[in-house]
Amino acid sequence: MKLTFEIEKQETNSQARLGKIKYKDQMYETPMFMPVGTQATVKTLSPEEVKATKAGIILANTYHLWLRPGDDIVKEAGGLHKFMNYDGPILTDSGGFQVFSLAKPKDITEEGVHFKNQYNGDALFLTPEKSIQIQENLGSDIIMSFDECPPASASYEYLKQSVERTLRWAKRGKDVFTGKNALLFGIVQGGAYEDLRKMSAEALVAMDFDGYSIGGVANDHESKEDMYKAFSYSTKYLPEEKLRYAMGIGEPIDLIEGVIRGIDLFDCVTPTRLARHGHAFSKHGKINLKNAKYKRDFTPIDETCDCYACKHYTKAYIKHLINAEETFGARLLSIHNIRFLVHLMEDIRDAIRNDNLLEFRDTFLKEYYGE
RNA sequence: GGAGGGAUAGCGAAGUGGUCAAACGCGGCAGACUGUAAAUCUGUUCCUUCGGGUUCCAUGGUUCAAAUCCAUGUCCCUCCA
Repeated sequence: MKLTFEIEKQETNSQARLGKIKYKDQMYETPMFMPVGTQATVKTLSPEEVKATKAGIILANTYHLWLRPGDDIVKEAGGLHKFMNYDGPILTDSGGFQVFSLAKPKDITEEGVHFKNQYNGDALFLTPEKSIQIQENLGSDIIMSFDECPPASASYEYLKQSVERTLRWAKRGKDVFTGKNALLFGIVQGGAYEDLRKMSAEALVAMDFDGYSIGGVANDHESKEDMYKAFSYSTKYLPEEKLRYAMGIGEPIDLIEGVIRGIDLFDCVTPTRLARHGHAFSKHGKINLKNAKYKRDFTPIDETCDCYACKHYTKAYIKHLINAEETFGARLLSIHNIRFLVHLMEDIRDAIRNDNLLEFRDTFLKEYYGE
């Protein structure tokens, strides 16, 4: 029932690894990109459409589902898989990101985090224990420890005390985790500071989690250099045989650089959010279909893309749908954008097989960013 | 035939003597978006050689000053016959 992970190959020129996740009778390859379905749905898409992009694991969110409809209701429904009709693996975020996006510094205490229910104003209190229990109620396959996700550019002093508290939270969460049907991941924090990432990673490894996440990245317009340092300084102190997951990473080049630094899993709202905002990934960079120049462009977003949107529809048509605020436009672009990132991961895996990931990166940079 | 009301930038709509090139909304054009408070948010939208120039149905007038007041005309709406 529990998902398992196995490394198949280590790339010779980088930290990149090729791996296999087994789940029920299904097999998924890593490195992998995971689409986000915060509210138990990948926005605008049916589970069949998500699967057609060849995405494997999807995300859902503890905080959002706790508030609505309530983890008790999801549990009563038979768990998230049954509730949302998705039989692939589901990873749940712990609500840690909401500590970053919703809570104010004064709301964060040693015991847990105070939130205000966005729907009815009620006072809410989320703790490390509560987060794990909610995720178990949801029936998640990969559970995240409850962490504080501080801005990447927070001061060293702040990051240090935050990392230490997040470690205490990780321990508390692990203590109540039943370990029955899911994996539990610890989350490495510490900004771009090697000593903090090291402390965080080593302490988590000592607690022996099933996998390790890298958090606190790409959340404060920090430099790419800092982001990649956070990757390197984290994976450097993590065990080879366990899954490593960079939370919230979805910019194409960041996926490649992450894999190069030994990361296996990535998730991001980018493909679906950009889709709803009218943007599409393409071989030659991101394009904005709202732009007037696509009004009479009767070619697909990408001639070589095998997704449903590219096989059947033109830029002009999708542009029309986006301009007319027809939901089908957002749906087609979500399908395309997810497929684009999933396909990028397929190419990355091929490059690892051929031991030429670094060349692949350089070629990609030229084609996508024109660098 | 009579009595009222109205005409403002691409559209809708504020403004009723100076601080008005004219609020706001829509539409248009562009930008942002990385563990989703995001189908959201931001900028821009008369012309310009950035000095300025030409606007608020039209024409004439009052005034130092008019989108705003007066006269006439044109068109639109409502009511009465």
